[in-house]
Amino acid sequence: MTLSLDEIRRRFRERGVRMTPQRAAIYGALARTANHPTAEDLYREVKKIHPMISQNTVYYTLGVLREAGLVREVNYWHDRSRFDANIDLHHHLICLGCRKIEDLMDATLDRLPMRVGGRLDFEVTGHRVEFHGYCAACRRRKRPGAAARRMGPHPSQHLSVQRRRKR
Amino acid sequence: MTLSLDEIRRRFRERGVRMTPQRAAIYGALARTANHPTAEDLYREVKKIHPMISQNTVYYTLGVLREAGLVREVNYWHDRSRFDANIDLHHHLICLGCRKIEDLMDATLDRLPMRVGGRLDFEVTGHRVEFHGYCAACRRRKRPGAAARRMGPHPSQHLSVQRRRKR
DNA sequence: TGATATTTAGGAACCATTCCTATCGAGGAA
DNA sequence: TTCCTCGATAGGAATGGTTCCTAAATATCA
Repeated sequence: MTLSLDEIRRRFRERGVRMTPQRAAIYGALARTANHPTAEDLYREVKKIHPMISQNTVYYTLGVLREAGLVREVNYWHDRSRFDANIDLHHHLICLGCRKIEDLMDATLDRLPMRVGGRLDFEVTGHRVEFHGYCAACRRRKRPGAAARRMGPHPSQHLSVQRRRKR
Repeated sequence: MTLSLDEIRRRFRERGVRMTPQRAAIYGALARTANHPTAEDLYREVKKIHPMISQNTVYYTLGVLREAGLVREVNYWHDRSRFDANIDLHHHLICLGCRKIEDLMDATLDRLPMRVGGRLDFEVTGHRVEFHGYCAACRRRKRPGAAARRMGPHPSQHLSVQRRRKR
């Protein structure tokens, strides 16, 4: 979903976040994609508009937005952090083939804490559900065996063209 | 649960894992604790018996045991990996106060994939459920302000990454 | 027992993220 | 509008868990 600059300004002000061109670009890029980009993905995307921006600024900004509740950070295993401008309660389907992260809305999953929390001497304030498996595209494709666990390079979507482990 | 050397040898053989004193010590130490130790925790523990062991060996061994299915690796946000000799299907309660990870056995949670997998064009091969909140000890104690604040206003929606402790 | 493939230990490398700091600029005050 | 001030930015260095490389040691099997 593409946000207007005014909408971004409004949300920032609402949460007491100072507005800068870099921040608007970072948050705008994040809100524009359905993927769950990494900090580096966002860095590369924003660099098209702000060639001098530093990775540091991206990290710092994402931290600020996270603390302000405008952004969710999604950590998946050993992979680097991924970010999400969708702050509504939802869960994730994680493809072991292409490592795509799809959103999953499910009211039943949202209600899990009440059942579990009442049963144990543990006060539940939040929870996270992840399903691992193979997305539609990867199901059609040949099943990658150990590759999934190794987390090798993967064909990525729109925002990201990434290489980890470049040896 | 303390395992005899023979029991360890049996399990290793069963899974085709070569037996060495270092490996037995690592796996034994992991099976002996209900905590979910990091590689470094295990390194320090095993060093008492094998003073010359290297961190590398611990990492390598944990990798071998993981691939063999004798050990589960539990990645919690950006924290370092934690390991678990309990390979039965179970989930985790993560205390935001003391960072302790408790095991949670729950047949209902185990059955989640069938419902979700049937509903979507996504083949579920595994899943993970984490509950975040406060353990018994931390509930009695004063609610840890700093940690909670670091988590932001809505822990259930955007649990912050806990960075490693300072030097 | 000997052959050989695996494992070990040590050190170097990797790399996402954080830290440090001089300069810049957003936004409130006047 | 103009100034001021404090937070933001950019660049570079540092951090630290993890992985890679390699020679030497050793478990396993014929």
